[in-house]
Amino acid sequence: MARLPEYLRALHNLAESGHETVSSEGLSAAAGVNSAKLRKDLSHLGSYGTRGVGYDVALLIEQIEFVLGLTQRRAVALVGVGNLGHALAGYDGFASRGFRIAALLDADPSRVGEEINGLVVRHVDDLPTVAAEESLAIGVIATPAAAAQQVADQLVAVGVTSILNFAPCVLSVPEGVDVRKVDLAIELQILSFHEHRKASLTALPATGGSALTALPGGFATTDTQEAIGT
Amino acid sequence: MARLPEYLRALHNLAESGHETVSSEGLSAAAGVNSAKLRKDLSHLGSYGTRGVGYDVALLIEQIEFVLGLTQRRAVALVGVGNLGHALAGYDGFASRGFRIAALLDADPSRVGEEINGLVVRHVDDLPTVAAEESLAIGVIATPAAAAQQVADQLVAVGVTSILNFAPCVLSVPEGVDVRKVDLAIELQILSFHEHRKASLTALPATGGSALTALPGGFATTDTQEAIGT
DNA sequence: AGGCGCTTGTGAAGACGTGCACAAATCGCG
DNA sequence: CGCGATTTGTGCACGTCTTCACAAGCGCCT
Ligand SMILES: NC(=O)c1ccc[n+]([C@@H]2O[C@H](COP(=O)([O-])OP(=O)(O)OC[C@H]3O[C@@H](n4cnc5c(N)ncnc54)[C@H](O)[C@@H]3O)[C@@H](O)[C@H]2O)c1
Ligand SMILES: NC(=O)c1ccc[n+]([C@@H]2O[C@H](COP(=O)([O-])OP(=O)(O)OC[C@H]3O[C@@H](n4cnc5c(N)ncnc54)[C@H](O)[C@@H]3O)[C@@H](O)[C@H]2O)c1
Repeated sequence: MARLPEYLRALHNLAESGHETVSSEGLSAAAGVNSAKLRKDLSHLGSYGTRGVGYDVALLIEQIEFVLGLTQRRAVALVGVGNLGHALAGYDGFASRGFRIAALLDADPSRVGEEINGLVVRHVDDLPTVAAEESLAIGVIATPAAAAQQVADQLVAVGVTSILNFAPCVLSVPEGVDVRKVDLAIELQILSFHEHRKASLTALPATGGSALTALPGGFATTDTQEAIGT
Repeated sequence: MARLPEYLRALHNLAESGHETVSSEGLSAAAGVNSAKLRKDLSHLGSYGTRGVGYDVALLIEQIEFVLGLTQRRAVALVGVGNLGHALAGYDGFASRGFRIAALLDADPSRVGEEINGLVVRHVDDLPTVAAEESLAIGVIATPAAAAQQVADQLVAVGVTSILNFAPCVLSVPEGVDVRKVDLAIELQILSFHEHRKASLTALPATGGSALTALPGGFATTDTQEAIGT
């Protein structure tokens, strides 16, 4: 499930604050999900809690990390060291969550040789050499959309089977290669949609509402996080 | 639906390349989804295509932009001008997709006053003043996780009802406020999970496989993009 | 004008995810 | 040792999303 990483983060927080066991209720609150859902997820992965007590935090962390394949630290290749690439290269949140940036690559000759966070930017054509040095598990694409497909092909060619794509475009890859996309503009547009919906709901009941303004309204967006708290 | 922005991007690409009409088949390929799903989505929003021909690209763009509430350019406040915040502030992809970064805010006095992309960084405590100057629609949080909740509260206090959160933590907000989260580490962990699954699938059939290695495998991750093309 | 090919819109079936509610299990305490 | 409090694991029902398949509609060509 896609919620496992969320649980993992919550568990790490709990472990740091000294908890040894957690109830499904407590953990679900920390992760922002329904407690029944969490129990089903956890049971689904075969993990055992003890009834009347809860889950052993350390054991559960170990279990989830195993299922996520985080027992080995995976090597990440970052292609496109521009605006966004710089921020990613300097981010310490990857190292602390089981990943290691193994290489920075760019096509711009003026960027090659630059050192960021102790890593030297290499030319993207050196990718085969880099891949030979160590086994790359994941490729991150932070190039303009126009170059993304070509970079993806290069990554696949050297044996990368998982790609995280920041460029706003659809990549076509052979079967067996997984692609996940992060598009900030899409996130903003979804929020914009909610704004628009909220505005219509408060405005319409007063006015009659034109035919055009009468949008269905009953739309479902894959909610990342719904309203919680008071 | 959360797919509308994806359609919109594909439509803009098609419009630039001179197409006047698109079939559901063509558009679905460009957006990377099933054609039946696309037709249902489009019909769901009341938009009319003409049978035997397809959809009018310009009209459809207009329709979707209306539903998403992009007819008005929305003002975005970016809080936390650090590593990631810099990249976001310098990104031109927001402006071209209907958004306008209206303010850059940070708590660090040494950052206040800095100019990025023609915008001056202001102190986060000036938020009420900024909100008074122009109506903020969306707040983006790019601060460390420890500060995120406090910033969210400040944003809500000045009337922001949509928040995009980059900090790896769960925000608690009053009802009526929408929160979307982007967590890169989670994306990487999901890819890691797929790597692990793929590795198990190719290794297991040969060896007997220990009890621990026998993970269910039939997991479902909310697929951003599945394998397409040959 | 009529037929033919193409494309949309949608009904229905199936898969899937979600949440309730409760039985089974475990611990602590008298 | 037994009982109650507590918490897990799960059967079940419900709503949603997905996909197939096909009828209805439109334009074009003859
Ligand atoms: N900056 C942001 O905040 C932001 C936000 C969302 C999405 N994005 C997307 O991320 C991508 C990168 O954005 P950016 O702002 O960093 O752009 P950028 O122009 O600053 O950086 C792009 C980098 O990619 C390199 N590059 C170009 N072609 C290449 C190739 N074939 N192989 C290797 N490297 C190549 C360039 O030399 C450059 O260094 C874009 O697709 C953008 O739409 C950026
Ligand atoms: N850099 C990345 O690539 C990246 C990737 C994924 C997630 N993130 C997350 O994004 C967030 C920011 O990352 P970063 O690398 O830019 O960190 P950073 O430390 O470089 O920047 C954080 C900024 O927030 C400011 N800040 C701190 N407290 C504040 C407050 N109360 N109000 C306003 N501003 C405040 C700081 O002054 C600083 O400028 C973090 O939560 C991080 O986990 C970053």
